[in-house]
This record gives sequence, structure tokens and C-alpha cells, in this order.
Amino acid sequence: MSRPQPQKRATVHDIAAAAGVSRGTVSRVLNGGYVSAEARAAIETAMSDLGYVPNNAARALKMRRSQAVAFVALEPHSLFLDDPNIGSIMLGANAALSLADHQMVSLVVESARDTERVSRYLSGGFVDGAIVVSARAHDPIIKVISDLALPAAFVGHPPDLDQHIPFVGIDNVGSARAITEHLVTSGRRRIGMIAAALDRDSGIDRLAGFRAALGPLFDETLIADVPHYDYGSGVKGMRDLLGRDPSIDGVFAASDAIAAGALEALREAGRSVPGNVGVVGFDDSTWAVRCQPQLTTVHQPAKEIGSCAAQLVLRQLRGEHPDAGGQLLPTPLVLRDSA
Amino acid sequence: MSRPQPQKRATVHDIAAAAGVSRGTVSRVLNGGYVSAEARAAIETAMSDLGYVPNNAARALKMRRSQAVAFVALEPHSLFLDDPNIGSIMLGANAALSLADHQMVSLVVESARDTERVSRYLSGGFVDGAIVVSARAHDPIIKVISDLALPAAFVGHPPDLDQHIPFVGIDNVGSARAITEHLVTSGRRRIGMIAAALDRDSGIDRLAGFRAALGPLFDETLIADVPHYDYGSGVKGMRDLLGRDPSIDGVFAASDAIAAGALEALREAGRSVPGNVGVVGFDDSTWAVRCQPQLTTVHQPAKEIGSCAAQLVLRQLRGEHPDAGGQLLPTPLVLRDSA
DNA sequence: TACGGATGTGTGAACGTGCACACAGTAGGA
DNA sequence: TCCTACTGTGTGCACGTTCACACATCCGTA
Repeated sequence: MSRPQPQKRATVHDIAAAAGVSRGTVSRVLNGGYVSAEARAAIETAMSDLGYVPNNAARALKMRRSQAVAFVALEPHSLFLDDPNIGSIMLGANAALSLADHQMVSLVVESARDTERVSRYLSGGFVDGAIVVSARAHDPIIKVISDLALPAAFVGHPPDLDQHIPFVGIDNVGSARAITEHLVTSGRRRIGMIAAALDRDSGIDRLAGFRAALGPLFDETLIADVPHYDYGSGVKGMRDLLGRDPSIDGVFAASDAIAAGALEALREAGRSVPGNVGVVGFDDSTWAVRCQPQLTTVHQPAKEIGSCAAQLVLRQLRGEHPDAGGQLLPTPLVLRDSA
Repeated sequence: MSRPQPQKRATVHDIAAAAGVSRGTVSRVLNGGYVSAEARAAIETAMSDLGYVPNNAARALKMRRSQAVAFVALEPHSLFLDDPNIGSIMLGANAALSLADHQMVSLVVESARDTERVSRYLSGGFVDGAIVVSARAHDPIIKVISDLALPAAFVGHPPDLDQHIPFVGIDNVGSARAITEHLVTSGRRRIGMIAAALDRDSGIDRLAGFRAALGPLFDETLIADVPHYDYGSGVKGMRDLLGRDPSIDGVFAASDAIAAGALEALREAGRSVPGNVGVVGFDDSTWAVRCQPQLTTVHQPAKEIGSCAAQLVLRQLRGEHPDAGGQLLPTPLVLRDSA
């Protein structure tokens, strides 16, 4: 009738009593060791009869291992809604951790309150390591992880990231450069960029690559600076660029979502793509193929990024020292119709 | 030099020794009780000096409470990539749990291996409750949660869901009926549906609502049955319908993503929307506003669904019995340009 | 004076687990 | 006969925490 405590669960003691052996023998059935066939059989029937499930909390306390790894998504608000990459990264990480029989637990950080609670959670022994996605510069979580010396891997690398913490990412500079060069070689001359998230390494680096590719063609006034990698920012950014220079004939959007927004703004303004203006994006997300025309863009191997980050953490859990610095994954250009 | 064990952490004992008091007093500082001002000050300086962080695993073991609630996403593969709702549901749940100072941990289930590991995780004392999203009929996780009597809430309700487990959702039948009626009242006569996920309650109910709205106008041959709520399924489904009856003039797509795919197929076929064919979707996701034309659709209050599910779990954790059955949230129609 | 209450502190036990250790029996070889 | 190795089992302790309890002190008041 009353259900205040969630129902007494069977423990090793109960199993031992039911099977007529000692706790130690039960433990050996669970973790390996010498056990006679009769004892093992008795214990196994007792376990299924009583519905025994080992208590993770007790095990984690004793072993100092929880077999769980956190996947920390920082400021995911816009990410979950507009960037399909984080989902793929997550699934990639989960698959890799799953193979190593580790549980991935994802934690979402949206507010200062979340930051503090997640910090406590990470330090409290519920997880053995952490994968951190999309940290901005000076994110407090970076310091927490450094101080704890928690085995970790970052996806992307905020500029103030501790040297000892490995990261995985892509060569944003090189990729941005390559796709911008595609615009140049296809004959565009007045090329602008809708740059986003300039407080994040990815945003900064994509802008740097763009600048490097253009060389003398680079024109400071053709940079529209928007806060997020989302569709709405793309619409605004493109309108901004058209206002600054109506003769613009090429645009590098810092993400596919932005590029999609840019296409909308160009349509409004009566420009054809790729006829009047060439547009390229970044991510090769689902946006790329659902745009009209489909986007020429940079492919981000999101799933591989996730599994690579997971590997970096697992390696540390095995006691190996990961290679210092970061690991960059290849990002092939995907040529479609928009440029 | 060696870093096999992750660095000895300070415990209550260490703090007590450093502050010259007993463990009990330290515990009282943490959890409330009578403590003198001097003792409190000494303990607090000791804590920050030694960088003390309480051990969750030990606390959970003793208290039988972890202050964590699982968010279980079943078969999220297509969801994360194509359905933006799950992200919003997650953020809504996180916000509500955060206010109650509970940590949301999301677990992803993609394979049988995951199912088993997650079941162990749920039973092991690492979480106090669970929110389960998008369970299909006969999903093994349903039985696990029933057997454990774990405080839980489902988003959507698989047909074989235990009577005692509360769920939150929307009135799929009523909403589908309402939006279909919108097609009828705007003069469409040959109305088809691209139905998806007919092994899930949402899919079944949307079809039922469609059928109810049409009454005598209903024509079995104008139902295209696709497996997923995604864009690609929409393209295929619409081509299928056009093949069956070229005179079709209205389409209810079971999701916005499907509707977006349908628009693409209609464009291919040279039909104008809403001129030749009226199209309506479901979800009011970001798809709805990025389509051309923008979609008339059913608004799903995803964030509220998440926070409502969280409340249902929190209520059980406080010992209250939740109302049996489910809680349905309102789903206003959003009239845009596609029908 | 004695008493009750409020305030403050220390001690021991327990949560459920895994592991080190002790112990027992058997078998084989020197 | 003794020593060693192997198989099999039971016991005690520790992980870090919280809580119940015992104890101690001070104050106000009957």
C-alpha cells in the first residue's frame, strides 16, 4: 500500500542466504573466480528468483569506477534545434562507448545553475570521464575538469583549453580556405562571408581560412557578423551583405543553416543561385540536401568525431596517455548545385 | 608522474581533521543542523583549501537517492537527425528538473546491447526515476521499468504500457482530425495522407483522426504508408500518392519533415502548393517555417511536454501518486501558406 | 535546586559491494 | 612425510557518506 521507499531490493547477502553460500562466492560468480558448478547453479537460480540487480552506487564507491562517461553539451539550445551535428556526434560517441561496455550519459548545460550542478555531478564519482562539446572560451567547465584531472576529451578546442586535455575536431581553417577557393576558381570576385560564433574556435578559424583564401581579394566590409549558426542569422546576415554591396557574387556561410537562410534572403532580393550569386555552406548537414538548390558545402564527419572523442577518453581510462594536442579529421568538399 | 588512480580526493574525514572537528559536524555543515559559527568557518575554509567535493556514489548508497533522473531516448537515430522535437522535449525536461535541483542524464538506446546496459543502469541506483521517449509497442524497456517499479513517465503511450505508469502526450487523434478538417473546409476533395510509424501510438492515432475527419470522403487507396517521420519518406510517399491518383488535391503529412519531402515531390511533378494541392504537416518544427511555402501544421508544445513529464516523475519522487492515465497538452493549429 | 529546552559536538553503525586474506581439501612430486 | 600448487569457500575490512544516539553546555524559570 505505502510506497515511500522504492521497495527493498535483493542484495548479495540475500542471494547468498537463498543459495546457502557466502557473499564472497556470489561475488565470484559475478566477477570471476573459482566457483563449483553446484554453487554457481544455486546462485544463478537465486538471482533470477529474487530478481537481483547489482547496486551500481555501491560498486562505484568501492571500485572507484562507474563504467559511465558523461557527454556534456554546453549551451545546446540553438545546437539541438538548428545543428543536426550534435545528434550525430552523440550517436557516434554512444556507439563507441557501448562497444567498450560503458554507459554514455549526456548532460545538458543551459544556465549557471546547470553549470554548477553538472560540475558537482562530474566530480562526484558518477562518471569516469567526460566528452565536452562546443565549449566557448573561458567556459567554467574547462577549469572544473582541469582541476579534477578527470579523463576528458573536447570536441573543438576553446583557446584556453588545458594543454593536457586532448581534443578532436576538424581543420576549420583549411576547410574554410578550400571551400572559399572553390568560389574563387569558379570565377566569383566580390565574395563575402556570413561569419558566426566568433567567440568560439570554429567561428574564428572559419573566418581565418576565408581571409587566407582570398588574399588580396579580401574586403573587410564584406563580412557580416552574426551570433549563431542558425537559419535566422543567415537571413539577417545576407540582407546585411546585400545592403553593403549589391554587386556581391559569392558568399561563404559559416554553416549550412546560415546558407539556407542566405538563400531565402537572396530569393527575396530576386537574385538567382548559382546564377547571380554562388553560395557555399559548412557542415553537410540535412540542411544541405533540402535546400533549393542543394548546397555545395564542407562535410563534417560528425559520427567519427563522436567516436574519436570516445576513444580518447577510453584510452585514458585504460591508463594510456593520449597524444598531446588534438586530432583533426578529414573534411571532404561536397560539390552540389549552389556554387 | 604516475597517474593510474585519479588522484586522492579529500573526504569528510580529511576536512574534519583539518578543521579540528568530527565528521558529524562536517556533515551538519553540508546537510543542515546546529553548528557554531567558528566551527562552520573552520570547516568552510578547510573545504575550499582541500577542494572538497562530496562523493555522489557514497551519498547515493547511503541515501538511496541520487538526485538524478534519466531521460531515455529510444531509437533516436532518425529522431535526432530529423525530428527537432526531441531536443526541445529534452530541454524542457532539463529545465524542470534543474529547478528541483535534479540532474537530468540522457541515455540513448540504439541497439539490443544498449537496451541491456541501460536497463542495468536504470536499476542500479544511479537514477531515481526515468522519462522515456518514443517507446514502440513491446519495447523491452517498458517491462524493465514496470518490474523495477521505478518512478517514471512516458512521452507518448505505447499500447501495452502499464496502467500505473503515467504518460504525457498530445491528442493525436483530435489534432489530426482538426487539421484534416481544415483541408476539407478549404474545399479539397481528393485528400490523401502520408502515414508514418504505424507501429507507434502517434502514427496510429494520426491516421485514425484523419479517417474520422473525412468520413464518407475517406478513400483507403489514398493512404501511403512509410516507416519514418523523415524527409526522404515524404518524398517517396508523395510520389506514391501521385501515382495512385493524379487528381489528388490535398495531403495530410504525418510530420513536418514528411510534408517538406512531399513539397519537393510535388515540385518535381510540376504541381503548385497551395494552388493545385493543399499540404498540411504535423509538429510545427523548424521545418515548417523553412519550407517554401511555409507549412500549415499542428503545433506540438514540445518544451511543455518535457517539463510536464519531468513534473510527473518529480511528483512520484515526493511520494505522491500521479493521476492514473495520461495528460494531454493542447495543440493549436498554425495556419500558414501551404493550405 | 532542579528541571526542561535549545544549542552544539562526537561516536558507531549502516548502505551494498569487491578484494585481500585465511583456511580447507585434494593431488602430485621429491 | 613434507612441500607446493590448484581449486574452492568463508570472513573482515574498506570505500565515503548520513543518521540516530549519546553527551555536554548554557539559559530561563518553576
